[in-house]
Amino acid sequence: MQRVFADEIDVLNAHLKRRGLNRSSRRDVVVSAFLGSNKHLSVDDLYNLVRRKSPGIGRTTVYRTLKLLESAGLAQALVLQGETRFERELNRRHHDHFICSVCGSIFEFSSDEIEALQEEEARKIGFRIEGHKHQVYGKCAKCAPAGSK
Amino acid sequence: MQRVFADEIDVLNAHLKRRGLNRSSRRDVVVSAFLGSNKHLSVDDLYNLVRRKSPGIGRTTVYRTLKLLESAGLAQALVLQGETRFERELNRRHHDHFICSVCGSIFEFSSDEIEALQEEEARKIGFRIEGHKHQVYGKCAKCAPAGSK
DNA sequence: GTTTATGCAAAAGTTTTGCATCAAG
DNA sequence: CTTGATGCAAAACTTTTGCATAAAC
Repeated sequence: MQRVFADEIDVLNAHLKRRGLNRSSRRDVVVSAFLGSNKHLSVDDLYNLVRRKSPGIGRTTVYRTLKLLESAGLAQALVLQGETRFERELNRRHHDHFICSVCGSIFEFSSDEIEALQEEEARKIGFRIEGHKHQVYGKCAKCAPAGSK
Repeated sequence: MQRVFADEIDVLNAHLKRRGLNRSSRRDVVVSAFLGSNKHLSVDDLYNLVRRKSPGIGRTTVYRTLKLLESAGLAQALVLQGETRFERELNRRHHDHFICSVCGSIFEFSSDEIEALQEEEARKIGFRIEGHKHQVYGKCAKCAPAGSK
């Protein structure tokens, strides 16, 4: 696997060792394809990517590998407009998403102030935050009719 | 139907009229059960509620009625921990959710400051916001081990 | 009476699982 | 060798749809 994702590979290997699991050539292909794409991939997106490299791989392996990546903290599942998609998780600044309801484009944003306010709200009720998913729907600059309010 | 939900009923009736649809006794039962519960209901929760009132109602009608309520702006679907749930939407201040990963409890919160910051981020990229879903996962006061950091 | 609403069963879509086989250590 | 990984097919779930019948207007 590419050295580019050294951090991720280390985390994954540690996770595998901890659980007594092995690496395998096919698993590596799925992992590389996932890490190498910085997009928000559906299972089928990833399946198609992976098949270009290694046509024998089954959908099941893609599902299983994504579960593995999730449990290792390397992938996060999002449900965007009814469709499950996965994005990279490790070492990424926490971020939220703008999703265009017309063209489906996804834009990421992050705001420390929003995070802080959220923490404050949590403190009020004694809630301990572990993660969050924040999706904003609307129209992107390209799809919003110009001049309309 | 109960007069308590007069606003909602008006909106629903207008929506039905606009689309040339009718009311029906069974539809009314589903709508009342939904409006009368301020919880975040799964399809099955609502189905079970409704069956207590009117055992002949099928799951299909519950699905169809929820779609109808969504399109009328009376219900909103959320995916919480992989499960689709519906909550009331009309005349409700916009709010977000804390979800306890242990007991599943849902706590609502809202913050004008967060909304404003979000608007600001959107403005930066010319995004026009139409709605958002903001879910915060973690442990509620009851489930978080006391004293732990 | 005509059109819409409904229940049932079947279909469609997505994700998981059982199992025999292959690969990894 | 022993255990884990994989593909396939089947199962499990969730949601939608076709169709004949009942209810609304």
